[in-house]
Amino acid sequence: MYRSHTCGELNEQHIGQKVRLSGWVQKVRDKGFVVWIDLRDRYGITQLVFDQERTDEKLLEKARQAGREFVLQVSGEVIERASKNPKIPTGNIEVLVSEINVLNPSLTPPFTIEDETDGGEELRMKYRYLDIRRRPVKENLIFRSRVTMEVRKYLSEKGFIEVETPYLIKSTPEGARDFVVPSRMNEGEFYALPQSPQTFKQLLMVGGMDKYFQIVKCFRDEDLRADRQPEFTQIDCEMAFVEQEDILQTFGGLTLHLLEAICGVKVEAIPQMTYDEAIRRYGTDKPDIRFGMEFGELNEVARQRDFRVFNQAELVVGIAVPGGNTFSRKEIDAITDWVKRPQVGAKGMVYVRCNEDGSFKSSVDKFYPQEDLAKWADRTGAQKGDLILVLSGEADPTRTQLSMLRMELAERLGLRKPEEFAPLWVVDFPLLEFDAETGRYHAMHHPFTAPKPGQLKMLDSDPAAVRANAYDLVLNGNEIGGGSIRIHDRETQEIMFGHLGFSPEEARQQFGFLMDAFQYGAPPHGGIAFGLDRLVAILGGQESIRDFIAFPKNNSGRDVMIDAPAPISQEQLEELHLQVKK
RNA sequence: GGUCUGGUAGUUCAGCUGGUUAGAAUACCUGCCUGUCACGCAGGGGGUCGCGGGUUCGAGUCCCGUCCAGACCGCCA
Repeated sequence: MYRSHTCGELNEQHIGQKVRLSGWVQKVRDKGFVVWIDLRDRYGITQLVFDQERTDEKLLEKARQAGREFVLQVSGEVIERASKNPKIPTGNIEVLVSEINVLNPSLTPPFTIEDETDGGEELRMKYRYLDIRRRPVKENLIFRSRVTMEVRKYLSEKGFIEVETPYLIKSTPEGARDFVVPSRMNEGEFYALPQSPQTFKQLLMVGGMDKYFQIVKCFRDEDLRADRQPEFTQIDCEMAFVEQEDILQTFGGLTLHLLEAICGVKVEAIPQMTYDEAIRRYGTDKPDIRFGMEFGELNEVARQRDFRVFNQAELVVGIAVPGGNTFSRKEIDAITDWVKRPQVGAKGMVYVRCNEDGSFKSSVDKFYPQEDLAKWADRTGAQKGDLILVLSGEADPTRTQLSMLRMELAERLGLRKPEEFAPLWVVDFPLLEFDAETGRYHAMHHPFTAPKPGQLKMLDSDPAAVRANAYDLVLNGNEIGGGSIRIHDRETQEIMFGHLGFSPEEARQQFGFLMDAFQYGAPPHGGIAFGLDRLVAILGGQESIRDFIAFPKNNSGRDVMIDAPAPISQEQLEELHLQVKK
């Protein structure tokens, strides 16, 4: 028996008991007459004690020689501490050791295994197995497990079946680049790893599975970002015989359940907002509605004077920064510089100070009298003491820029409180999106998304105006899930592919299996997929998704621990009928 | 594919307009210490300044190239 208890559970009630513990050496404190060892495992830390009076000389010497991260097994008696440590749950007791067994020594670890480590990102990734011993990383993985457990519990109770779909599938040119796997048995042919199990879950609906979910890895061979991994996990869901409202109810319910069960936050209901409204009020399709600062459009009240910048702009739009009048001129200049950075891309910024006496002081006083500025304040909802910031230009980019500014200021003002949660359904997304590069429309969600009833004909006349039965679930300004009601008949699917620039042959070759299936009694269906990595990070109130993945990849898609990817042998290449270009 | 930032002790970093023997903290090792828990005190070891080339009497420092890492843009239906 390696242990009778864990290192996190002993307390006053165990005093006098003989116990056996196993764990890692967090710290040896050698005070000469007495030696303490902090022994750590997944559950906590227990202090071991050895001293000249009560401990055998040989045993004391052995304790002195234990180094950081040695794996020890000890037996001894739980005793009350002479001086207690209120900071840890086991702080009232210690174990007077009578037997020590070094199960495995350790090299000195390259960084400290503590809550606040001295190790940099790269080093921690290279020795991720040591990083995982640290409490913050460990807690994150445990947190993730709790979330997936709750998801499985909730969906299972609602009658969902978890079905595994294949990882070796077929490459399709739509969307992201595929990771590709050469087939040894089929010369010159390749599998692709799924970007999502989309078509399979639809086929499960045709197969009558009715309510499906899967917690599943998905793969995309695109360049990475801090919050983007080449392999990531989705909670993939699909239901048959449902309308959009059924899906929103079911998975809104899942979200509310997670918020309560995991975060202890009770949210009554999830509001809905159309895509158009989200863009108009917040400049983005994933607004953070935990705080206000809604957009006020100023076209009618800002384009009647001699200020050419506004007069020539397609859109003049502003936000009121609560309490922003306290910003110094220097701070406002810094904000102006911020919006002019290439990442934001605004040309300039106009500000209006709303003074406590009801007067206004703006950077465009030369052009606008007080009564004009009062109208701006009215449109943006600015109160006395606020600061109105105004951007202008082409409508879409200007909204995006102001949205970025809104988020940045909210961050600076501490309005994005991590313990607060505000979910939101954004609905009625456009079906298609114009791609200026190819001069073509492509599916905003994916090509299997159904247009709003009765709008199929509009694809010919006004494709950009067609709305889809597509929806996103937004949490605190992050898209955590998205889905749609699907097309379930062959004819509509063929029309869609046609509008997306597929020839009938291409459509048949790539998705013939799906359109065939639609001819055999496909039920109406729809679904949603949640990005689990991000969802877990947000529920945990943290920014980085990497900290919630046990073994993440770095910026260049490398696993620096196992050093992958790596070349393969000539023999392997030949078996796969491959040749690597030098 | 592009832009920017960084690479100096095991680790995290400092090192100014080029100038003698490259520092700090922490980690590590040795000794001391009668209740520590970020223990304390004294001492010690530890460096191809990412790599290659150039400028210079002299390069951690300036220039060019290259590799690696990070952030962002493109990309991510």
